[in-house]
Amino acid sequence: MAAAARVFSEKGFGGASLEDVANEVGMLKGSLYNYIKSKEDLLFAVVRPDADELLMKARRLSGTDLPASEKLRQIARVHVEIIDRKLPYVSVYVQEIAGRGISQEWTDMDREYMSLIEKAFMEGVEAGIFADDLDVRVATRCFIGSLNWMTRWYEPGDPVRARAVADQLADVFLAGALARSRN
Amino acid sequence: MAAAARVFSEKGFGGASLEDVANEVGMLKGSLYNYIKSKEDLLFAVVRPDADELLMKARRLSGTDLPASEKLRQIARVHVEIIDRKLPYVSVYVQEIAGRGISQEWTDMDREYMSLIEKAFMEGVEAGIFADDLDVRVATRCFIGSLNWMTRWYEPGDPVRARAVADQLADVFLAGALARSRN
Amino acid sequence: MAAAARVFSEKGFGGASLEDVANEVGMLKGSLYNYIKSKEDLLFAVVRPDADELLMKARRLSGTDLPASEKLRQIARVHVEIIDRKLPYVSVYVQEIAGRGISQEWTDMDREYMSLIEKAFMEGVEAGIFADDLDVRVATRCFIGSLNWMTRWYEPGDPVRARAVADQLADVFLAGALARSRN
Amino acid sequence: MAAAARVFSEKGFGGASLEDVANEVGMLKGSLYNYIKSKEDLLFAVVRPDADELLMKARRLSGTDLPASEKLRQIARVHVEIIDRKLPYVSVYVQEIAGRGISQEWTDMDREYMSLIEKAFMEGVEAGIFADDLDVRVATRCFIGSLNWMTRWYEPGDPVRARAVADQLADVFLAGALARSRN
DNA sequence: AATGAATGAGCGTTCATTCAT
DNA sequence: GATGAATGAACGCTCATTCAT
Repeated sequence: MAAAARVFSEKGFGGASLEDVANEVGMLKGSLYNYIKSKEDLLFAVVRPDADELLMKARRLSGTDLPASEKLRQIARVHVEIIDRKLPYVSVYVQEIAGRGISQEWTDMDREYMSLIEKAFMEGVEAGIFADDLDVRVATRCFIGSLNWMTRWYEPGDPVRARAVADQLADVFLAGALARSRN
Repeated sequence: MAAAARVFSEKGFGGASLEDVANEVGMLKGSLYNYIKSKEDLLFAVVRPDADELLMKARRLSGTDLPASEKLRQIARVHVEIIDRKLPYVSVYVQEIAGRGISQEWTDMDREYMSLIEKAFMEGVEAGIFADDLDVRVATRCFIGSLNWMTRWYEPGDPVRARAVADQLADVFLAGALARSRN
Repeated sequence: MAAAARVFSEKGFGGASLEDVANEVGMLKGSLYNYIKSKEDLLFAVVRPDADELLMKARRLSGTDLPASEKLRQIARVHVEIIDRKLPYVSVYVQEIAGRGISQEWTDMDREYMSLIEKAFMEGVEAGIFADDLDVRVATRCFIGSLNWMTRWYEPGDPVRARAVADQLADVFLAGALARSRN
Repeated sequence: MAAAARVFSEKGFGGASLEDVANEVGMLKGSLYNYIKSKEDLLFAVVRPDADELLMKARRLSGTDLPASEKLRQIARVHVEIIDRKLPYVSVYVQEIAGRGISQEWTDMDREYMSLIEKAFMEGVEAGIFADDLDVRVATRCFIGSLNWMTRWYEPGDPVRARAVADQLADVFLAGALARSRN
């Protein structure tokens, strides 16, 4: 599983051969079929647990009565924390599955995750703590894009930094770059 | 070229065969070799002009003495405008080249574009118009991630909307979601 | 085509590899795909023309107003003549397709051929020239079985002998082994 | 054994995997090797007992002083009876072994069975009860072909019908289809 | 006697690439 | 400039067989 995640994230799902995966674990490609039913199967098996975990945590946060800004911050933390811990897995998800209409099931997961974030943005607007001319759809997609893009630059293995990055990301989306006139 | 962009963006570079491309343009795959030297060649040819254009426009804007916030807004506009006009090409770039270390040349382009944006953020901080605790590296990468992620959700063909989306994106990154206390 | 017929008839369709076929014609197995779409495709292409020919000739004979015994004799001649001329092709048909429910189309062909022969037997019974206690279904199937079994013992390449064998086969089915009391 | 017969007769020897066989009997393919030495071994084991039985019974009948026509009738009965009782086994024999030169041993069995029948035909001719222009070789092969072809159409499990079919088959080969002028 | 895991060879198929015409 | 045919390597997958447990 970990080998597959590594190989898929390096070469892409299409570009990686099962022989590559098998070599990583020191067996022949045919032997993999004692564990998987097909290459696609392996892809889904690699990617599903963390996708499930993230969605579940986001659901839980969404159900909370935290203020919108706090919800978004926490979601960012959770998301980055998974990236930090399981980067190859998440990379594979982002590159091979997210936003591609692979199957109804995956499309539904994608959409639900997005709509949880969108709801947080909307709650913020409705509560008056977010600007009322905020374009919620665009903000949501940029928020997610920023998180997913981390798979292309974040260097994992440092939970403290993960937390810091998540907070900075949240700061940008909440307060923006401009200096606040505090008076 | 356009055919290749379409095919590569739909099926991915690895997943598309030269026969697919040839079919799109009504010839046999062998005949493509009258125009290209290799499949990889074709990939670069598809992607280069718009990458060049975007980089050049960003360079020009960066050299301006516009305020940092305006530079970022304009870069966003230019970037989104190209996405709107050439989505398949940009998609291929984002999925197959950006942030993968394909070659020194492409890595350099990537890096330069990123550093132009990072410079704008830094100028803003130095000029005091951006918050002085802004994490410039993170902000830059999120900015770019948000733009690149648009290739996964933006529906092209509407320059007016492209402009609007770019502005909303810039608004988020500049002012954030929180309502400003205007006084 | 001829190479495939030879190889399939020697090793069986399942036991033969496309590499075997390719070797017979001096190319690599991949090159076969310039001519066929799949291995199954090749099987059908090998087998169809003669199957069609035999069915058409049988239809024509069936439509005639020859006496039943003559119809059967002529069908036997036509059938054996094709075996003599195209043994490998017919062998493949008999071993891989006949009576196996490969597809509706082939099942229909099989059934039609059989029913043409059955009809001849029935005509003979109705006309009173065949014994009225003849079991038409069994006779038909034995007739066809005898012809198809020839693919396992007949040595082709001698049209004169083919004709003789067909006549002897017809004699057996018409007059049987017993000596007629000629009076 | 029965499982193997079923599987081989359904999918063919080449098309069936040992895993198919193992599944039928509720174990894993590896475990089969506690009972067999190889896949081919299994094939022979499946097929041998009934082949032996049929040959032995045919030998015994051949040694009798029954008239030729009665010998043939009895052989047909025995043959069809085995088909009725053990269709999958016989199917495998007919499709995978009969008339293919698998090994000397099997070829010998085939040949002996055929020559027993041929001898009966010859006896009939010599005794003057069969037509003296009967082509014994062809008649023999058609007789066997008719019997073997039954594996493709006969529906087993009804000994009474088996007996009837055998008799009808014998009637065809002895008396033919033509109505006898009884006088 | 059975399991689960591994092997190694082979197969059907795809595809980038070449090249004579 | 295009075609059609060929190549050679790779790939996903299957399977008979082996073997330690």
